[in-house]
Amino acid sequence: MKFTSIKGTKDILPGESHRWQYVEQTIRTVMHTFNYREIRTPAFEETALFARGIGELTDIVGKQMYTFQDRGGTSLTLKPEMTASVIRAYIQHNLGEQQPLVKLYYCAPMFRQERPQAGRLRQFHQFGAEAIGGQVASIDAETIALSLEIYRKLGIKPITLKINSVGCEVCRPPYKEKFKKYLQHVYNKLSEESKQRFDQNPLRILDSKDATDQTLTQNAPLMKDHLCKECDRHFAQLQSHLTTLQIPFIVDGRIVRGLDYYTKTAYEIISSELGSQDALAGGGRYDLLVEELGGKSTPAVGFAAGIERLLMVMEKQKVKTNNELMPLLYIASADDRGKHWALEQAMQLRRAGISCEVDLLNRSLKAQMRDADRQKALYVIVVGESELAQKKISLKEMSSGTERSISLNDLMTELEKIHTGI
RNA sequence: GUGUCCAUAGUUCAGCUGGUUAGAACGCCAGGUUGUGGCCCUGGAGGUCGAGGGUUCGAGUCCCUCUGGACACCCCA
Repeated sequence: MKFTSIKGTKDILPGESHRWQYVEQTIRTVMHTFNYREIRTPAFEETALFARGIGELTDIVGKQMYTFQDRGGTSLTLKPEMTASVIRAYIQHNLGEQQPLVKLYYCAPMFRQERPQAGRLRQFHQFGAEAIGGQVASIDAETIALSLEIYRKLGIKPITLKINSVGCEVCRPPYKEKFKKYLQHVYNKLSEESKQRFDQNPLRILDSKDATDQTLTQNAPLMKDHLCKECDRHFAQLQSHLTTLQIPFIVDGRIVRGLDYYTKTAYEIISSELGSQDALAGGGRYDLLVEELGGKSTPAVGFAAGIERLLMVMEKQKVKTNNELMPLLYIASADDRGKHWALEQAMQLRRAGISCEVDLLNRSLKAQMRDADRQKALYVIVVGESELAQKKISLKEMSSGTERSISLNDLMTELEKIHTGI
């Protein structure tokens, strides 16, 4: 094969694209009911935007982004996440000047340059929401409710919400020291990976998959128990809001975010149906990012969720989605006159919003019938000299095989009647 | 970046320790029914066995390299 889709990318073929449409439509509907408005940003940005937003020294920026130089020598990067782009647009267009709280959502492809694995492709799709301009915990609760509502509406069931607070620039640094001190005396027993983490991102040791690491950190101090007054109050309020909204949650002090700009709320939505990549959605508060990217200090909170993983769960749970739209009518033709008529009639029907198909391969009637069956057309008519002469056709319902004779002139109104009945 | 497994018709797969012309099912095309789908019957098309190199009288089968895929690690947006 000469050309194939490149590593880690996938074609979404007709057999499954309707599922995507269904999911996207549901996302848009729910986002609208929460009064989030869509934002679309370019597929790529200046590399520096993500480097600044995510952190220059992280692995993500160092080796996991799709980065390239354009002809002018500028370093560009295909967006690995939306938050940085959304905030960039928020600052660039002064959206905060128009209203104090800006609620935005998106649903778009993202890119990462990594070895693909289950639920993690190089081009993947995420939806998400960002609420920029408020520090009140009810906004955090709203974004959580929003993401859960989308899953509820889609009908996927056993999912777990885990929440945590990662503190702020006041309480996190001293906690971090305390945590490192705690681990210092067991340093040698840590896994090789965790020894690495100890210097780079020690808190990550908390969600290590290594069994020994897990035992070693069993009684380690957790951020949620060392929050400053403000963060502690915020976290308590969040929990109270979730309870009010009757949203079950688990406080999990081991949830860690990889990026420094996160503050206070951090949460994950997990599905046990997935493999090693089991997070359906993740989010949290990032009160420092807007300022970090050059705007004025503005609190914000949001989440991002993977669509591929969502579809995997729906597939596993055999969740019912919409059916693919099929043609209402297949016009089979018995001879040349019939073919001419079919082409012309199809055009009129299509203008009237009725989906129909005609024989475009000059095939035998039997082949046309087989095709109508395969295309899952609801109705079939066969047109030839005699029908046109008598101005009568028989309208055949494919599912039952029953036919009824109608006047040619009534075809359009008859089909419209059926069409509105579906 | 690391590790494990995998690669044969359109699809899912079979092909025993190397041995003639590489098979099946489903799908596709046509006919049985000269104007009616599904079920059935008959026939047909479709493969440089992922690519390149090596061992051998002989390689789909053994060895090496590469490419691609799956899963996991690292990382996690």
